[in-house]
Amino acid sequence: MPHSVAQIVVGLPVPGPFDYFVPEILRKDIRVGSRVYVPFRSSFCVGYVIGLLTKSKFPRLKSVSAVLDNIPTLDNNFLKLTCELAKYYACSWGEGIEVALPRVLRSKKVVVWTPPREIAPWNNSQVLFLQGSIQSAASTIARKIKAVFSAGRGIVFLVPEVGQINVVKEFLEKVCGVPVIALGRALGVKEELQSWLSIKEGRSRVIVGTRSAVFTMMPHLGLIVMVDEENPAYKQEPAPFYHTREVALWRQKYEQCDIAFVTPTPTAELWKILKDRKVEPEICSDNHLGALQVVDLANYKYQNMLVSFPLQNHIQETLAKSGKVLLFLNRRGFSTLTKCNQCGFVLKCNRCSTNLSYLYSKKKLVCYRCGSSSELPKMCSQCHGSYLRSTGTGIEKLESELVRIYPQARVAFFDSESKTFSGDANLVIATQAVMPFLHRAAFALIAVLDFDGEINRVDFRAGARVFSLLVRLRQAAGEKLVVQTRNPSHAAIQSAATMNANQFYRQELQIRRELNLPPYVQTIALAMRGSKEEDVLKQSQKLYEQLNGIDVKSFEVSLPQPDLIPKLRDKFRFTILLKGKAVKSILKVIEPFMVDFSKRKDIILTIDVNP
DNA sequence: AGCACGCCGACT
DNA sequence: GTCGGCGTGCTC
Repeated sequence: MPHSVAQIVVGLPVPGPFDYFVPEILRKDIRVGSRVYVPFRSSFCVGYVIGLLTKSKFPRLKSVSAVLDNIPTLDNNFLKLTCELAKYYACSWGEGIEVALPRVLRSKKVVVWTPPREIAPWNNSQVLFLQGSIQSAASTIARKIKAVFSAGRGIVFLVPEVGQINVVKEFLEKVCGVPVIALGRALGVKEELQSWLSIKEGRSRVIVGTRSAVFTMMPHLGLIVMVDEENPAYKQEPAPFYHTREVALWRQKYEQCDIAFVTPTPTAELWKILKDRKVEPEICSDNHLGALQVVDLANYKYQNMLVSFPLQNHIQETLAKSGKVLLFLNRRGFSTLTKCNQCGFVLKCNRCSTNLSYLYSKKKLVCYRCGSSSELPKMCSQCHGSYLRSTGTGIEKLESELVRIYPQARVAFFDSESKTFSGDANLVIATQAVMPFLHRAAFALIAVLDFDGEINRVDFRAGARVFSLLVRLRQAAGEKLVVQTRNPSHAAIQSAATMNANQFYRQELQIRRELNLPPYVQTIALAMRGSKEEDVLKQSQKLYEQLNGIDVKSFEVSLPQPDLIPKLRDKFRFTILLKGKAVKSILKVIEPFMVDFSKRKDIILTIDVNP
């Protein structure tokens, strides 16, 4: 009597798989890859069949309640991919499946679909690296896409941010001459199911989307395109913390399809992968490149201004020619703090270890970390004076400087809140949020005001990030990119000046190797959070002792460190960093301790692989 | 995760 | 004597 038992995993942090009895009437429908509805503990949930057996070693089996697909929805490659994802990112197989599945299919909704036509096999599995911006690589990508599309294969096109979806969608529709499906926005249940069916049944063969689109169930997948791989948005935020690049490369392996990375400045991690695989970059140079001009602030040390004299002159010239100017400032420069001018008391969020900012547009105090907002108090809670003032550490000073020097200029701001260019502004102050919109902006002059603030971060990826920033700003600048710094000899500036990416990555990888940093080692962050600071610290120290006490171990353990933001949403946070040769071997050794730790319900532990 | 079982403190 | 705290363990 075959197939009377199904091995099933569920989307919960439990190992599984669990054996279930398959009633006679369901046996003709159930397959490996079927979504099912099963009784689990005292209630019911959706499960995924990962194996079929004739008998089980468990004496008392519960029965499968229903099979939710007419044809198994999860194909073999999808199961292999999610299994690998789960092992690598330390979650259960079921959780791995659910992070990869569209929302509708994680529910008990019954899905009926018809399989697409079979087509001739096609075993291309090339890795391509188009080194250039998406604009400069457009014709090369278009050729590649046309070839894959006309061979009857499907295309998955990945972009880092939702804002980029529409322009890419239009591009793909022009190239392929068919409607293209956009994924990544939160769709309604009905719409999401329609899109899924259209792809799964082979009616739509071209899609564009953000990171989760890497899992798109595209039959006969021929090509994955990943644009701007260095964008941190490709790293999934809530657990499991997968990186889209990693998943895309696994997927390419299983589907035997082509993969193309399109970026002028990949991460050092991807650069090394491509070099190890002997992938030759295809250089797609931009026909346009702004001149790079470095202002060494050491020469203007008595000038206590955010805009140096040379930059003032460049701005003056540009405005005189009715050109537009973009001044680039990091988040820190934008942040404001609200304090009492009488006693110096600074208003802080009572849930986080951050200062509150005053948002002029909403006339509210906001915390950028937890998003809470409140009214500005009439008086100071410490001295009861009425001198609460909100001051920008950089932005307000900058604005007043600009208004004074260029009274005729029309100044505007662009940040993650505003996210739009106000029509006739010719002097725009912007954060990183402006990057995806830059190609449309046509600024003659772009200036990085605080380069040193960009590099002086604890993050070891700061150098690579800044190199990427400078290269992209040079490409976006109509005439000139000015960088103000006290480190004019910084490798990122030097390499951006000559546009020598080879040189930059060679140096960067050498530093990473010498300092024992990724990609030469792999890291795992064990992040712990809880309401009582001393408990979290005590438990994290205990975990440190345990991990450090393992006699034969293939990794280093750091002491628990308070996070950059030690308190967030009323939770205190500490992290232990593990560093070793291979993720899998580290996970194998630490697993029993993780299981032990997760029993403490007052402290939440999350495992972030390659943070 | 979510729920049941189980063994020690302050109460009608 | 009980109600209920949350530590521990399981989910086929």
